[in-house]
Amino acid sequence: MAPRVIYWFRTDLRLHDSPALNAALDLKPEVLYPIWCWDSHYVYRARVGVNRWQFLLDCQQDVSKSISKLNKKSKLFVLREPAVTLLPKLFKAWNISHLVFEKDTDAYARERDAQVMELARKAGVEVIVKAGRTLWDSDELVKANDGKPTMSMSQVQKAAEKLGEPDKPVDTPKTLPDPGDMKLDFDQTQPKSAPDINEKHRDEKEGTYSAGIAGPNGDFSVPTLEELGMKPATTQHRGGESIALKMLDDIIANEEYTGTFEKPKTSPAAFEPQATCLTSPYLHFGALSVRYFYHKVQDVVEKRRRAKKAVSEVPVSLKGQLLFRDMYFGAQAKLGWSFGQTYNNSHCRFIPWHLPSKVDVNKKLITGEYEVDDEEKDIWFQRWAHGKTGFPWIDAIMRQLRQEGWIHHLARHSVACFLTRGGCYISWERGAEVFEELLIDHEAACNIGNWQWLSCTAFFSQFYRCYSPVAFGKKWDDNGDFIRKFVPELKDMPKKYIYEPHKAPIADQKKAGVLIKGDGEETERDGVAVYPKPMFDFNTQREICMQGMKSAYAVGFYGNSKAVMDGTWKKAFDDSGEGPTSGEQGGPAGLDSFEDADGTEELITSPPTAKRAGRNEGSTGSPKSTRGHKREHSQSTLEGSFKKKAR
DNA sequence: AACACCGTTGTGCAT
DNA sequence: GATGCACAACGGTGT
Repeated sequence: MAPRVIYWFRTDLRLHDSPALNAALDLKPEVLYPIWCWDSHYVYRARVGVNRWQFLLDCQQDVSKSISKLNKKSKLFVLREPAVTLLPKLFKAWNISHLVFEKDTDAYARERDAQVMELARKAGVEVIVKAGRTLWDSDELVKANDGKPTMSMSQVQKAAEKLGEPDKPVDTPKTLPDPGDMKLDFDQTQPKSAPDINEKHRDEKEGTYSAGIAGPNGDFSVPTLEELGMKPATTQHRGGESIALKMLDDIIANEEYTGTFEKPKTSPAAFEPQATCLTSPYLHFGALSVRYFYHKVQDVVEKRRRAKKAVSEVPVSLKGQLLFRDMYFGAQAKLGWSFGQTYNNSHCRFIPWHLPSKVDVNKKLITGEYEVDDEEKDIWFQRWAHGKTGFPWIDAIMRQLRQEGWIHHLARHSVACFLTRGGCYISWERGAEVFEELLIDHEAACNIGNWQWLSCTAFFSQFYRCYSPVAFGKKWDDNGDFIRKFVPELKDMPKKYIYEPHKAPIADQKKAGVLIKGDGEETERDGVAVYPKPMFDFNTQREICMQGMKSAYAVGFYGNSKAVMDGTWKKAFDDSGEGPTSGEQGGPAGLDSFEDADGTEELITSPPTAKRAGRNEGSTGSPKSTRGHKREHSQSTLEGSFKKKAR
């Protein structure tokens, strides 16, 4: 019998350089079904804001069109049911012989795919999996690194040396087989919708499952944001393989840019156009092949080398950027779920951050909620997340993130340092969650890795190198054009005060049409714009954080240290120091025994779920002020702690 | 074993 | 404006 193949698209929404798709075609199938299984984890459990949804739908639409160009009977058939329940029914209904997909090493995807592979085995369906999401198969990279997670660039380079150059791109298919008939002689299994972590993004009820497996028109079309019950996207960035390939052509055509790219020399304040090439969201959804990108870049670099022209080198070069991506994938591939949290993470330093994750000690996983050890810190967190800290550079970045879904890498550094070790002393896990929700290029491995990097809990440790929310921005954008764009209430503030508007005399404030007062709740008074005062004195907080980091490093716990695992870590920290260091409950080893509210099991076991303990659920609302707060679980004040430490 | 050197992307001041 | 240094000092790697 000629093979009857399901090609399962996931984060590989492209036709070019797809080893997995080509492997499916190499089977010379009688029929090939290009399908997408509508995943409830992505709809309800992962943090996905409107902008990344839009980007995904763009990518799906585009690849569907490209498939139809090769065979007008075919397209991307979107089936509205999760893979684990749907695929076994399809195997039968469509008389499938082979299932083919691209390898995914994300912790969640590994569990899902293991279940799918077991179900395929039981159904007598052969499974073919090909790596194509990274330069090297992440498991092979780990193996070449003595079986250890790749935690530094030098380790990646050494391991890569053993593996040789990444595979050359494979050809784009010129034809595609017909799909078979789309018989659905079975019922849809509707996934559990609660808890719905993305509820705050919805105007209407989520409705992608309610119209049945084939959707409202019965044609397996790509869903819309309206069907998801979501407001329109606010980003101008659009997804799809077609755009990605054109972008890459433009990058490569500029040989000097490609050959001499140095990341630290690109400006985080540049917009329209931004200073870096913005290929990351396309890499995330697989609309752009990373290996194709790599070899295109290397061709240019080699050509320039032969011509004795200047070229940049790893790690600052474009190749270096792609190597970092593989590094984070390698770390995640080895560490699994624990990579995404402090608790039980063998390679993440333990710091007694504020707003630590709650932990289910039985599953050894964070629950998705966090402990509010100090009400003031939760307010700081909300103000940070909504761009109302009173530090214009930080607020401009956070507003660009919320509006456009993409910010420059150094901008990410600046706000991440500010939230964690260089300002608020709040857990990197809180920041990672906000980025997960808002970034169109959110890649779990890279996001988690970079948050650990910036918080000096893994990959990087020089915590005394601290970004200033004033000086760092000024270095790139003395006039504050970036602030004027994204914090428009400050657009007429004199250059002298644009990074520190609270220092502007009232007369200058009035002239600029903005009053600097309050805590971010008030945005206007008597027709005049209001911008908040800084939520703390930066130099004071910086010093508190430095001392906190120094003592936490001296204690030397990691996420899997016994004292962290059993909650006794508090004994090792001074109650007068920074962070939640007293009380019986709370903290990353808060020993929160977590159970599903209704006691039912998820289809996929134990992804960190969607509940959150924070007071401010709204993504667009303004943070609420709580005056006269008190520290709930700690006995000392910030000021007291600072004074004591400073002696 | 002890030590030097390096690490994608700090700040603030002096020269 | 460019460059160099102190700041106070991290872990990994290599000699």
